[in-house]
Amino acid sequence: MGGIIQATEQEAETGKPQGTGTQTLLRGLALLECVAAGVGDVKGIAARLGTPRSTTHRMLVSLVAEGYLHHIPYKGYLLGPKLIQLGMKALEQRPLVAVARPHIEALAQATGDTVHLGVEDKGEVFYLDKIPGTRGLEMRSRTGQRMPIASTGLGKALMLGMVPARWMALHALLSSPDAPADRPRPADWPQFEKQMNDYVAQGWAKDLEENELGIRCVSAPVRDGRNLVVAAISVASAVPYMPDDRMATLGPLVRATADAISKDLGWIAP
Amino acid sequence: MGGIIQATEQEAETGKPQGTGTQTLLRGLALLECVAAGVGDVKGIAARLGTPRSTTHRMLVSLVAEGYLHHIPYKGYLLGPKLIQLGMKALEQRPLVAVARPHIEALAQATGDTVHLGVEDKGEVFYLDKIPGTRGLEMRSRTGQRMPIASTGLGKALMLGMVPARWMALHALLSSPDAPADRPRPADWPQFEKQMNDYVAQGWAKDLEENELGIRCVSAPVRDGRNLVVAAISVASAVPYMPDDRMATLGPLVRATADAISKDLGWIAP
DNA sequence: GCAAAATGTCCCACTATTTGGAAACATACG
DNA sequence: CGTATGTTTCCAAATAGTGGGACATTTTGC
Repeated sequence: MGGIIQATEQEAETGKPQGTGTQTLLRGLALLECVAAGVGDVKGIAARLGTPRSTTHRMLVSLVAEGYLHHIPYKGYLLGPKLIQLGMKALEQRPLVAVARPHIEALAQATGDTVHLGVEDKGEVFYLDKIPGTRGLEMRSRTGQRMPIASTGLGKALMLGMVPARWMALHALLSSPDAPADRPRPADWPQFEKQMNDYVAQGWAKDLEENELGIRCVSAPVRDGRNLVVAAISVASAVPYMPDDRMATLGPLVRATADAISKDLGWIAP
Repeated sequence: MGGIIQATEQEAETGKPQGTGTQTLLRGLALLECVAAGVGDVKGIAARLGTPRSTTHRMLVSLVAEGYLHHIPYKGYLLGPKLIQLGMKALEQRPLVAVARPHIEALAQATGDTVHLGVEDKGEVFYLDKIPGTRGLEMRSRTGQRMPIASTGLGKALMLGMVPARWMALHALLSSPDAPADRPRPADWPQFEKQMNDYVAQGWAKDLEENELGIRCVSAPVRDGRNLVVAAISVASAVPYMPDDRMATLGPLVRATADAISKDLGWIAP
């Protein structure tokens, strides 16, 4: 074997500096994500993971045996039922979802619009729950999805609990050149900061088509017993349903709902 | 009786006879299920998996780093956001057709009749798949075709998962004057409602030439991980092959097949 | 407040576990 | 009917994982 061995070639892409000590497990998880991304053929998976066919196949068999993957012989691999099961369980386990449910359901009914519940996770907004609106219009958002913080209503509500120093960093993320063009351009920093300060003062935030054209929303932060912002809720709808005066009316209502959830989490109003 | 086979002495418990060759991966997955079961403390997990603290902790760190677990220091571990993400992805990624195929093929072979798979789409039944019967008679139905919900076997199975309020609307569609005359007249509402309630009670539905003269069928709903009706299957044949007593026999069989598909979709029997 | 009990974190020599090349066989596709 | 891709098994080599232990940190019970 006189070849030059390209020992580790996986430090470039996603940046995984952690050389932890559970290679097989990590590879298996990467495999799951690979299938989640739509790569369902052995060859593609092997190529993407950088593992030989033999090794790849061994993991595939194990994952199928455990129900994490679904196998259609000579066709490909798909995410399996066990993942659906665990996903549902994960939602239940999070006390936040269970606690917030009745409140956001009431809010959805009162407003007729789509209501979201989300938390911050790794610098993004993570959608934990969604109650569809009754106006028949469809929203692209989905439970389990991720979105930028600084452009979404939920995200800005989360930012109300952060120090202004982080505002700038999060805002910069969206202004950077690698931000995809399919999203409306964010306001420039001075204006953005001014808006944020207004939101802090009133205790709720707005999203004026900054994440998706045609969609406006009103949001407010949820706090826990330590008075830290742990989540946010938002009411979203199409622009025609969200004129300025309605947003002004909705604001306090959304905030009241968020506060009610907060109280259920042990928060005490100052 | 001679020949008491004590094949393997440890496949009694969880039933994992396969000692495959991916120990670390399997352990990690077992760990996830352990947390899913509500065991969130290191000691408990280690005890349950039979791994030393050191090893357990190493896996926990990796799983947390990858987002499969959520960690609250000195409090415990919960299923993480990645699992929510993958679970949702699994739900949408699953092509019903592929999952249902083997089951409906088996059903077609067992009955000798035409088997259909369909979903609701825009207020109609949309045929996703069809296995032709072996009796030589041709059925007009085709994959990709649309039919009214309230007059087809598939449709009525789909209706088993709807609130009765929608039954009336769907029934009304067929009774309206603009319903073409090439279709048999539907039963009047009180009778229709009574039938539907019977179908709900037994878990499967019938179509007595209501969609096409001379064709009868037996159908049952397919549910997903959230216990929502996402599809339906039906066994259809010409009247001479479908006397009342055979339909009564077929009902439970069709329902069992539908349930088997449901389980593959993550559904758990109540 | 303090001490006991758990948990989080790191180290390292040993070896069981995983690796991956290869080759045979099955199935799909054109 | 041939080629490409997927499925399965084998096995020697060595890498990757193991688990015991020590120590820092935090919670909990008293």
